[in-house]
Amino acid sequence: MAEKFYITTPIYYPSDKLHIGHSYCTVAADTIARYKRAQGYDVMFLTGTDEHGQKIQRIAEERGVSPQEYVDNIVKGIKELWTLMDISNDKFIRTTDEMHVKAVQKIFNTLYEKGDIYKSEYEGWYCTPCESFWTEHQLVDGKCPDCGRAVEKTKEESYFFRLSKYQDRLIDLIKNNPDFLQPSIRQNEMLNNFLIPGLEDLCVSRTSFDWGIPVEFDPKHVVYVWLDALTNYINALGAFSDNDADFKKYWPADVHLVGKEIVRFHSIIWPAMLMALDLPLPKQVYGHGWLLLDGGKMSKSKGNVVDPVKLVEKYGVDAIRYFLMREMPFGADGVFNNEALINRINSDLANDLGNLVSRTVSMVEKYFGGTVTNKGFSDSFDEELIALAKETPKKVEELMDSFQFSNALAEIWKLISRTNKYIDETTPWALAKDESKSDRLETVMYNLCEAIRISAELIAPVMTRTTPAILEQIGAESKGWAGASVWGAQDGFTVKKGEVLFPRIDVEAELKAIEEEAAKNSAPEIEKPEGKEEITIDDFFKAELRVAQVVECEKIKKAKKLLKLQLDLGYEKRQVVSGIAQYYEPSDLIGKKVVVVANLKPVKLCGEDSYGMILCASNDNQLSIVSPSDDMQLGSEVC
RNA sequence: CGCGGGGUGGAGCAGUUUGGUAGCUCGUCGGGCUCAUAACCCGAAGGUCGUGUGGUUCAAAUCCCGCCCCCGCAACCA
Repeated sequence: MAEKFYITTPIYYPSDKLHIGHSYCTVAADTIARYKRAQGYDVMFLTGTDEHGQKIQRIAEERGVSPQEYVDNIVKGIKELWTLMDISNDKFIRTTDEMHVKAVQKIFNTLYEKGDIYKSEYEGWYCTPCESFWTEHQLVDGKCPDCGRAVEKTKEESYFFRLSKYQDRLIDLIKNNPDFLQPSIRQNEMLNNFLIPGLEDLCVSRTSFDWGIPVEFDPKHVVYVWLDALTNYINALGAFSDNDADFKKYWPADVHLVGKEIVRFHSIIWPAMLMALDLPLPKQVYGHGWLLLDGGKMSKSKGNVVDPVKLVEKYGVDAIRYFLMREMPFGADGVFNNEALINRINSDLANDLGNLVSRTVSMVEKYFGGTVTNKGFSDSFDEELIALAKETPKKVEELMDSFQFSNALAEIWKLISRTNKYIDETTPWALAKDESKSDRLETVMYNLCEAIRISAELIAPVMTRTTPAILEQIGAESKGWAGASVWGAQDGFTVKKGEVLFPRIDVEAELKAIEEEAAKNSAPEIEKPEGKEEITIDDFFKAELRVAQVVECEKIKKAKKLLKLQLDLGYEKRQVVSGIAQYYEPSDLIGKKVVVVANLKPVKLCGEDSYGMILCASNDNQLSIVSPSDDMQLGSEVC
C-alpha cells in the first residue's frame, strides 16, 4: 500500500480577498502535494478558511449582512482563486462546517472533563462603544487601541487551557526534535521569546461576541480562535466524528506549512493541545518566509497589495507559479516586483524553455517530417547531455524533499540550458546539408526530444499546464516522475508544432502599462472618511491650541517613532513627546513654529513625560506639521 | 543593553555549519551561429565579501570581539 503524506496550509481568515502572499504559501503546498503524488504517495492536501471571530462579525454588521453570508461570499472567491491557480487540494475545510463545529465542541468538552480546560476570570479592559475587550498589553496609553476612548477594567468569565502544564514537554520537543520546527532559525525564536520566559494559560473562550462555536455546556461562551482554528487539521479528517477513517489513515500530519507570523501557534499551542488530547504530534511545522514588496510589507494603505487574479490573467498560471517557487528561497523572505517577474518569464520561460521546445519541434518537422526515433549514432557531445539528464532527477528530488524549490528548479534549468548548448555543439543545420549524416541528425533530434521530455516531467509539480503542453508538442506520453529518471523511456517522437508556450514580454512597455494602471487605480481612491459626530463651537473651544516654538529636539533612543521636543510657549516652556521621528529629523524642527494642544492631560510615553500634542496633518504614509508663519507671537491662541 | 534576520562585482542571491581556487542569475561589452519566441552558444570586464588597517590562525567571506547601517516582530506614534 502506498505510503501516506498529509500536508496542510494555514486556514485563511476570510475578512477580505486574499493576496499574492496567500497564494505563495498555497502554491508551495500544492507543489509538494503534486510532487509526492507523482512519487506515488497517497497524499492528503488540506486547505481552508478560519471563519469565526469578532472581526468578521463586525465587518459583516457594517455591510449589513449576516456573518455567514459575508464569509460565504469571500470563501467563494477563495475557492475560485484556488481553482484558477490549479491548487489540487483534496479537502477544503471551513470552520463553519457542521463537522468541524461538532468536533470542536467535543474537544472542548473532553479537555474540560480532563481538567485541562478550566473556568476562571479573564481580567481585561472593556471599551463600551467598541464592545471589545483588550488586554493590558493591547491598550494604547491606557485607552482603547481602536477608538482611543477610555476603557473600563472588567472581568470576563472565561475558560482557560492549561498551556503552562506542557511547557517542559514543549521545550523538550523543540530542543530534541530539530525536524519538528523548520527552518531551524525559528527554533531559537520560539525558545527565547516564549518557552523559556514561561507560558501562561491560554484563554479559549469569549462572551463578548457570539460569532463562534458555542461551548456546549455553557452556551453564553463561544470557543476562541486557538481551539477553533488549529483543530481544523484533525477535524477535516473526521476526528471526533463517526467517520474518522481519514483521520486514522492520515494523522499525524507530515507537514504543516505556515507563515512565520503564526509559527508560534503551530509549534507551541497546537502541540500542547494534541498532548492534552493524547494524540500524536505533527511531524513538522515549516515556517516559510514572507513575500515582501519593494516598499516593505504588503498593506492596503500602501496601495501595494498584489492581486493574484490579475497576475494570472496577465501572465498565466504557470508563469506565476514558477516565479513564486523560483525567485526566493522558501524559508526566507523574498521580494516581489513586476520587473523581476517579467525578467524571469522572459529569460527562463520564453528564452530558455519555450524557445528550446520551439526550435526543436521546428527542426524535427523540417528535417524529418515530424517523426524521429533513436538511430544510436552518438558522439561525445551526447554523453555529457545524457549524463546530466540522468543525474538531474536525483538532485531535484533531494532538493524538493527539503522544500528547496528554488534550487530544484535551478537544477532543472541547468539541464534545459545544457540542451540548448547541445544544439550549438551539434549544429543540426549543418548535418542537414549532408545526406550521409541523416542518421546522426536523427539521433541528435531524438536526444533533444528526450531531454525535453525529462525536463517537462520534472517541472510538473510546479508548472501544471506547461508539462502537458510540452509533451503534446513533442508527442510524448507522460511517464510520471519515475519516467523522468530513465533516459530512453520513450523510443521515438512524433512532434506537432503548437502555440508559443511563453511569449516574450516587452519589459519597458509592460512596466509602463503597469505603472499607468496603478496610477489610475490608486489616485481617485480616496474614500470619503466616516466622519466624526457633529460638535458645537463650545466643544471645539475646549481644546486650547497655542503657538509654540521648538527649542530643543532629540530622538528617544528606545523608540522608533518618538521625538522629545522642548517647546517655548512664550509664557512657559514644556516638554512634548511626538510620534513623528520617521518624518522629521530633530535638526529640521529646531526653531520651527508649531501648534500645540496646551490643555491635554499629560501622559508618559516610553518613560518620557509629554505635556501636550503637536498638530500634524497625516495619512497612512505622509505627515506634515501644521506650522504658523514665523513671525507669529509665541503663546497666541489658534482657533 | 527587548527578540530575531541581514549587509558578497551595476541589480538580485549562493557560499559561512565542516576556515584554504569568491560561485550563480540578470545586466554591460566583444565574438559566434542562423534551427528558434531579435531567441541560442562562447568569451570578457567588474568584488580588498559593511566596518575596525581588531583578535585567533601558516591561512578568514567563513571562527572570536567592537562599531555602523538595513529589515521584520515587540513597545511607544495624545
